[in-house]
Amino acid sequence: MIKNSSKILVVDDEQDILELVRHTLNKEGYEVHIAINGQQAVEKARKILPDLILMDVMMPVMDGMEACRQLKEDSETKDISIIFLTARSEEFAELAGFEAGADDYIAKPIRSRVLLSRIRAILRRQSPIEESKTQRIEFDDLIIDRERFVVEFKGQVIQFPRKEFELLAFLASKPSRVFSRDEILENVWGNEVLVVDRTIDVHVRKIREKLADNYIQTVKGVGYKFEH
Amino acid sequence: MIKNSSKILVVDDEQDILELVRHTLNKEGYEVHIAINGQQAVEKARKILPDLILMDVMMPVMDGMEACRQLKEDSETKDISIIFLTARSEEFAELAGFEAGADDYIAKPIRSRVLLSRIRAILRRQSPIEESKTQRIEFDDLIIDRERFVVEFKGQVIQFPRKEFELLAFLASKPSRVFSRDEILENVWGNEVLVVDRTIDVHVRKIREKLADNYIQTVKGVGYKFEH
DNA sequence: ACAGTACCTTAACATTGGATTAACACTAAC
DNA sequence: GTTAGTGTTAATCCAATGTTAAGGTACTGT
Repeated sequence: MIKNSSKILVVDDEQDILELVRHTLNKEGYEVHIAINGQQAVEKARKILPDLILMDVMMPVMDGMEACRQLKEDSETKDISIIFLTARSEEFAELAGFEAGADDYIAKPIRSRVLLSRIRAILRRQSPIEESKTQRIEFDDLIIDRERFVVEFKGQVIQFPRKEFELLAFLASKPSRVFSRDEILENVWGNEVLVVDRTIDVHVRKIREKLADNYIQTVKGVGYKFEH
Repeated sequence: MIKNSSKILVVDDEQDILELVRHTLNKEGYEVHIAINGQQAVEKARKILPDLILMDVMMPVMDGMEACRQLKEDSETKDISIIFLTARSEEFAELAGFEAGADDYIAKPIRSRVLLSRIRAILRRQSPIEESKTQRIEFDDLIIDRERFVVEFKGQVIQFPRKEFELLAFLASKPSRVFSRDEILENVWGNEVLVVDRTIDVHVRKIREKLADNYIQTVKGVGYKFEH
């Protein structure tokens, strides 16, 4: 399982539900934040800017519907997807919820399967990440093909392990530009980096081996760059 | 937001539903037109020639079923896809709806995610790009025959269970292209995915068994791909 | 309705290969 | 010669995948 690291804000006044949902989501690798009423939800949402909000409709202080409206009015938070948690009977809430701008609802009692499936669907829809990355980077003797996840070097198709592939693709995305090891870690490994930067050197070594020492150059004391 | 610009005609006699659907579709960039009964629906459909019609079954003046029949009789409008909106209990309506020529139906209460996903599916199906759902995919030693629902491997006809068949057909529809488990789930299992992604691995195992380990390759940490 | 069967899904355990680290070698600059 | 930075190798670890088997569900035919 690839680290999710999506931030989810869970809002409910019942401790039991909060714990159940928090546990379920944590196990899947999501970063979970909680709030116990609508007012707190709006505040936290503004601060942490979650990717998704799971919110009970019925709550003290400020109910979910009102919180939803406020979030949809604020340009900072208006694009955050909101899923309502509703008791079965509150069909009215479903309709009103959509008018308030909710993206989906889940009927209680909550079953973790359904919960996760809906969450995945929503997050998948809102992050077409892979499409923004170029599918194909081409040079004279080198083609980096994201779609097929292979590298062609002098006409030879070579399978690359994931990290090596992503490292090469990252460097090649800006030829001649030097990247420090920190930049590389942040972009290829992600934010929650737990690796020593010398790891990069080992990967570079393996890439060079596959590409006959072409393309990746060392800039001593600074980092690495891709030259063609 | 990407402009869809597909024209959709929404037909319902309840103001609430009309507003809900209109709002949801507008947000996605569709061009929405409305009608409040079957008769109006037929008139508007002839005038604006929408790409898709969403229509309630139960309506005054002319119900959805009858409107559907009339539209299917007119050569100008007969190719327009129609999705019925039905109350949960009206299972009869579902059946009769298909006979009248509907392409799909959505049970009320309507959830925006389901609504959008069905709409996308229908529109995708009618755009010529999706002609890739070929009836027959052929390689040297492998033929995947959608019509007969069998696979020929080295001249041998092999019966495939549905899921295995669809998984193989999906991967083979874009040879060499790597698909993540999420992509596979979304395309082979459908949008309301309720299965663990490891299920895919088991099916892959069985396909490999039938095809002597050819064709399906693992790309560790990424997904699977079909190679011939 | 019933049994029988094939299929789908899941969980558990086995296996593998990529990722990571540490240790040592090398090089250039001072 | 010393030092800082990088190259290289090999051992280890672990997450991802392979594999099997069991349970449940949906068909099928009677």
